[in-house]
Amino acid sequence: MFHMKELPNEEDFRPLVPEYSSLDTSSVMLFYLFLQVGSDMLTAFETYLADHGVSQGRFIVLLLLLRSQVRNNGSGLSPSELARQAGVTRATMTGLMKGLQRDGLIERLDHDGDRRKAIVRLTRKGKESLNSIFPDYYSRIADLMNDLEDEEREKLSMLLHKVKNKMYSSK
Amino acid sequence: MFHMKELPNEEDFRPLVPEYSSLDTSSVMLFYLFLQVGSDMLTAFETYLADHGVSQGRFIVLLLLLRSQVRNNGSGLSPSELARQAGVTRATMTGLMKGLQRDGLIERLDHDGDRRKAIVRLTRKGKESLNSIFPDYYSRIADLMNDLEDEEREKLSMLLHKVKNKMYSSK
DNA sequence: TCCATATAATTAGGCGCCATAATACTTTAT
DNA sequence: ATAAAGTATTATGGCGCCTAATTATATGGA
Repeated sequence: MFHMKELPNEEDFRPLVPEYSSLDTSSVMLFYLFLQVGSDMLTAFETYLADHGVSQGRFIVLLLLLRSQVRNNGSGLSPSELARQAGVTRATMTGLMKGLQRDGLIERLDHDGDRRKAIVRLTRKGKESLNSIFPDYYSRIADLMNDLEDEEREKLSMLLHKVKNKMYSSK
Repeated sequence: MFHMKELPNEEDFRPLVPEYSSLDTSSVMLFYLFLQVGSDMLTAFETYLADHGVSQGRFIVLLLLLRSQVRNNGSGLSPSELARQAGVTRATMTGLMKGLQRDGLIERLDHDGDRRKAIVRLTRKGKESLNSIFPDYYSRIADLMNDLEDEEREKLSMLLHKVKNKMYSSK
């Protein structure tokens, strides 16, 4: 998590410019601004989710399960696939699921054809939990973006994709 | 930390739209895209920093100390002030400093006029550590933003500020 | 002058997230 | 039939963050 109450300004970088030829002040300021806004957004929503009894990690698992169930009529996902989609190791996913299962938000079934696998699904309680979160969650997001015109949203989306593509190509 | 390998698309939201009147698909997609790019950026730089032996949290402390020393000629900051600027509790800052001091990157002095306070400063080793990180760090950031024209950077900065302002005003 | 209050720093204890390594089991491919 | 690959779990540990309690110091009135 990135946090820095007051971002550095042009002057803060001035003494460093002669020292570091790779330092491009406008890039760095944009970078920090980006991280700051992203982090603050994340923190705000983490807090909101915590009030509803779920962490970010758990919430993402619930979202992935909901999507899977909406997409292909309730088939569910394996822990392995969940781990892949959530970008964590399987061991980490085991831990997340333990908590979700303890709280009754998900259920685990045996996979029919492959006995190595499990199938994870939202329980009724899990769906209800999402149902209780969503209205306000969506409304907060809508509020957040409310000041952006349609074309500004498209522009922002385009710029974000540009940075995203750069990231994946250069690593 | 937010992670979701494949972001939801328009279709994933379609079944939810009738159910949630507050759901504005374009807002939510933008929101997720934002968080995804921000998180991936953060993760990439966290990994880079870890290779240099510092965590994000520690790096920020080092940055804050450097800035303070450049700004007012080496006076240093109190742990309390560092905590405020870094947006963590004092207890958390104590922990961060314990590690930084163990590794010899910072030093703690007694405050002259107020014996409750300490003064934290970068050591030579701490400065050297930043020196070893910066060239490549700055160059990565410059690379990342390299595909953006000057006016695109300004536009992005403006849009980020718009979201940022919205965040602070509505909470 | 002394007390209440505020501030500074730390410690103790805990939670969440995440990782690696080791283990056990099942499936698959040759 | 056996080796290789995949699935899931446990054990262990690190990091960052929190709250609550403790200790020390400073300060502003009554």
